[in-house]
Amino acid sequence: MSSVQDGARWRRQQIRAVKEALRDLNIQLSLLNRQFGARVELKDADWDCLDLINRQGPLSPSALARVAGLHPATLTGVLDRLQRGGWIVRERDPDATDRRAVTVRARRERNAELYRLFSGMNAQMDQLCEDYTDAELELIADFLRRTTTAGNTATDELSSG
Amino acid sequence: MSSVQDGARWRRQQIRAVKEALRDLNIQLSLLNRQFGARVELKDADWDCLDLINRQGPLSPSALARVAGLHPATLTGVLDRLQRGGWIVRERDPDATDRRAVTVRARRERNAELYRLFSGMNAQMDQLCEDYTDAELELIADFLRRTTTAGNTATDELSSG
DNA sequence: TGAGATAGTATGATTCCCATATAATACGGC
DNA sequence: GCCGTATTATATGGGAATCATACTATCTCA
Repeated sequence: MSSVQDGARWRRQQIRAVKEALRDLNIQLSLLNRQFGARVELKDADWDCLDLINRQGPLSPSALARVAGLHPATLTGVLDRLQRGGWIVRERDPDATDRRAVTVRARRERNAELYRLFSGMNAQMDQLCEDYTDAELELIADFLRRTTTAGNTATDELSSG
Repeated sequence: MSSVQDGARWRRQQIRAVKEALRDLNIQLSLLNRQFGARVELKDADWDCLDLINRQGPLSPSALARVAGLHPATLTGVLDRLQRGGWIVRERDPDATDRRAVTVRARRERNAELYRLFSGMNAQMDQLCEDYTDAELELIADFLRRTTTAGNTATDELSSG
């Protein structure tokens, strides 16, 4: 009886530990992002947008503004800077269904410069992963993906609610 | 022989999957942070600093500037805004060894407002954690903590190197 | 005691953010 | 097909943020 309660208590602590660790990781990755951005003369929001463009593929400024949580006019400035720095191109597809539409595309040939920034963190993650079995890595990757989904939902709730 | 190679290949893919998931999570949490900040009228950097003050305990402006990667003068502006908003207090310890020193302390009585913002994400994480055993949760928390340490090291390397 | 380092903040030029306005295009009802 | 409205991307201007520099007060150490 007491052991059952102890078990429940232990479990709550475990869940709490996971959430705290996640929050600490969140802060640390934010700081790491800022250092990344500083290395290529990009503001926080600029860096976020470049990352989104790189990973979510070519997309329109309005869609990017929505997902990044930025004012459309602010995003124009962000894109101006990214384009001036040669990180992206704005394309106007001639045979697009909507002739107002602009497509923002990352210049892949410059991605090597970005990956170089990641190399330190990358090497450390490789080493860290060595300590886990295949099954454990799969478990971790799945947890991370599900957490991302949860974060996405929470973000939407906050931005719309 | 071939199966050994396949196993190694599979493993590389697993590691890659973990890193990609982590990167996606990084972006998503950045966006979530921006929404949090927007809800309490705080800029990205302001929110980061408030979070650091809350979690790393009372600390000096210079230490905060270092860890947050901000210019000292910029941090003065950040602290001004946080203080004006009533989120922190600047204290001048009378019997401190260094009389120049200022201590920045979070006003804990306002933390409830912050936790309310987290409630959505918090509830989702609770639910997500239900799918894991105690041992799995421990594994995950440990992985997250070690990743935070790795991020910390990578941040230091970038900011000093 | 004095030279130099350090903590925190003020100052001013530059840059950024964002509410609003504008131009071009799309869409829905009639 | 035509007109009112919505939407996309960007320009404009006023207010705010950023950061190099300077400044004051204090500490350290010789």
